Amino acid sequence: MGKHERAWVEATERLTARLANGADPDEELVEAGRPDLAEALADRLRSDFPDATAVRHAGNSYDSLGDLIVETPDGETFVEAKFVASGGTRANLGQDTLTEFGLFEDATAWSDFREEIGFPEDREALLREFDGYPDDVRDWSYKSAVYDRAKHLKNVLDVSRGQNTGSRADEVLADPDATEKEREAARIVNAILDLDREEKLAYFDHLREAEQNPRNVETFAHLIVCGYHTADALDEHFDDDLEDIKRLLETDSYRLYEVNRNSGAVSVENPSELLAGFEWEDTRVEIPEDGTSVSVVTGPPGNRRRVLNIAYNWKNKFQGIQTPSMNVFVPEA
DNA sequence: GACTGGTCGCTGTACCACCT
DNA sequence: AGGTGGTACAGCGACCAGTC
Repeated sequence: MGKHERAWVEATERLTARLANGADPDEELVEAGRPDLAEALADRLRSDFPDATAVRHAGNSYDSLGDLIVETPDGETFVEAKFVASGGTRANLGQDTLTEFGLFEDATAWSDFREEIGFPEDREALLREFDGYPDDVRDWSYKSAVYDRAKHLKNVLDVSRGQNTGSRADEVLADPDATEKEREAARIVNAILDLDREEKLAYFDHLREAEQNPRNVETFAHLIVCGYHTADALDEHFDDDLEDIKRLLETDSYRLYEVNRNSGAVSVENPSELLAGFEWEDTRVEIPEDGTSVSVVTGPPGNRRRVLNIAYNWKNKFQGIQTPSMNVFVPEA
């Protein structure tokens, strides 16, 4: 997955730039990408920016907003292109972003919290309960000792691509023909998933007790919605005066273009207009009693609105194993 | 050179509201 | 009650920079 999906997306982005410039489509890009989607987006850009002088692919540099840059005599518009089947993730953030950027005062970072409650030791104990790991799993002195063993458990369970590991474990446990080895793997996987969920709920209890910094919550929401997704991009602006940031976002000319992968339909959003639609009053992070995601909400009691949902989860392998991360979603209006 | 943590853009699916 | 369309969000592998 991963790299493979990115490759066609990038080819489609590059193709869009070529087509929007009126250049001949590059055969390699046509092969690698989705020319139909590139054409739909290029057509839309040409009609939205009739006086465009050029469309550039922003490349993979993370210091630029968006994927494509439309040049007009008045300046540049940064275009974030998303080729989506449905919904869509707005951003992925590092696991400790909310505490690092001071949305909470004196709260423990997620990574530190896990250490403090002994999550790694509990997880190791569970992984050790399985007999019969292959000889090449690494020694416990390596962090990847965990990844190797988790990978092996997934192999034993025969989890298919895209399949939820937990549901596969349940399937195995419900299958009368499953071997004792498979059952053992399923039991351990489920125990780790439970442990991880407990750990997240405990962390949310901790966050709920912490004071919040409304200015930082509001700043965070503005920058994320307007395309400043990476730690570096956030860093660059975070300490500026909030009113300056709002002015920056209004003048940024950042647009989000979504191309539906099935229909080729193109829709466009101006994120700074979305933000201008909220009453920025009593802005805070709302932390549910049960659930693994938090929300940024704003507005007076009669008109509370969700600005962002932020899910705490782990990438790679399954929950609790490899790469803790936060996924950000902008709820539909 | 091996390993790690952080970050990237994106997918799959359970669930829910709505319709018949 | 069953079907369906949309959404929330849990989850994916790859890449890369930093460290030792």
